[in-house]
Amino acid sequence: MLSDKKGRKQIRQTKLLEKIEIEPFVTDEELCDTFGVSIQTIRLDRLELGIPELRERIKQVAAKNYRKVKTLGKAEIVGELIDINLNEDGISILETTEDMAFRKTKIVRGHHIFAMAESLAMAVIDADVALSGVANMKYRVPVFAGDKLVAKAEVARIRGNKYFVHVKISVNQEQVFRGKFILVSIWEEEEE
Amino acid sequence: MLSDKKGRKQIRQTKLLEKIEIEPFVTDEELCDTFGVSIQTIRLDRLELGIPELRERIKQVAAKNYRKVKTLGKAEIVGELIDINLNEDGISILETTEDMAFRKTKIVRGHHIFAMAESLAMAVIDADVALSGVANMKYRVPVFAGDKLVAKAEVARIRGNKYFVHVKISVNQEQVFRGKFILVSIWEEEEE
DNA sequence: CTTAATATTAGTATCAGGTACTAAATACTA
DNA sequence: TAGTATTTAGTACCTGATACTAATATTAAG
Repeated sequence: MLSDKKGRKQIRQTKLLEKIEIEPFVTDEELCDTFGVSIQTIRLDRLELGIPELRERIKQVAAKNYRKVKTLGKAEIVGELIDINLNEDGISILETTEDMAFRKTKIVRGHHIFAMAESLAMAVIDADVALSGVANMKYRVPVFAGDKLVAKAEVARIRGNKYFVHVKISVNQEQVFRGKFILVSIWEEEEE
Repeated sequence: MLSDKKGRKQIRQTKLLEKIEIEPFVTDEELCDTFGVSIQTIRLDRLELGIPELRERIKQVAAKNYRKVKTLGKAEIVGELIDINLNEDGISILETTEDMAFRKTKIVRGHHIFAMAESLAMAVIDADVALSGVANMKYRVPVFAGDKLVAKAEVARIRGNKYFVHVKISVNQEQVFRGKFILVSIWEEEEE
């Protein structure tokens, strides 16, 4: 039959997939050493399995993370700002994805929700630089990967360079988070 | 003199640096088009400027972010666990870096601190999967890039599958954060 | 204007890490 | 033992380079 004794080809290819999965920066030459076969065999295997060549793999890793880092770098705002009235209120949305969540439970890690709230709070403040001084907050129910979060921020009070901002996040009208952020704008001696 | 009229070589090389900085995935061939010179000139320029070849650049981007993503992927625990007594208490440390902070102020973004606290709280619980149900917390003073954070977690109470964990984070004995985490272990019907 | 220095272009050989293809040797299996 | 599957071998070719040599432009100075 086909894989009655699960020929070593099958075994090798399975291992090959794993190997390249966890260590994508490996040449065919190195692979043919570790598997004790000729380089042609490795190449046939890659061909059959549809695994691209080393350089292509490197490129993919680079490209993927180049994007990721870019969006992470400008993660001055987490989520998408859809409405804002400076010093008054603002709304942002965030489509949660699998990689924000625990693999097993698909529950979104809390700090993503926190980051969304924090950054929206900062965005509504009409000051170039603000910092979260004190926050007092509640998590309600867990958020699952794929949930679309809607955050609403309201500036409750402004006292000197202190801003009191309330943020509520909900999924389908159901509140999953609320918090009060106290932000401090800092333009004390830092001229510019 | 040397750069009296700032020869076009200088200009080209300056632009070349910028170009490759913002768009590292570009071949010499494309470059010689955009600059209207021969490919050899581009290569001489790269040689003089110490810019590595395309593949090397791709590799660097890939490698850098591969590390980053890996540590981000297994960010099930943020910081380094240095002591733990399951269901009792635990200590972790985290060396903050520039890329956790706002560029201008060097103030560490709140969600990193939150993530550290959250993950330590989870780590001290002797259950495979826990989730933050409700948290009530205070930020004290800002944390600056380079500060070494020490987080201490204590399990205050266990009631059924609910765990009440207090986490305090400090820099040089000075408390910068405290929070109470309510974690829920979920082994309802998910066997294994 | 001529000459020397500088900048640019051309061309060749070589490399890594492959693809694509053909052909031969080995192993397995019915 | 024939027939098929698997593995090796070998060649030509590809891209995006390096390393090197040599020729040609361009520019500046005497």
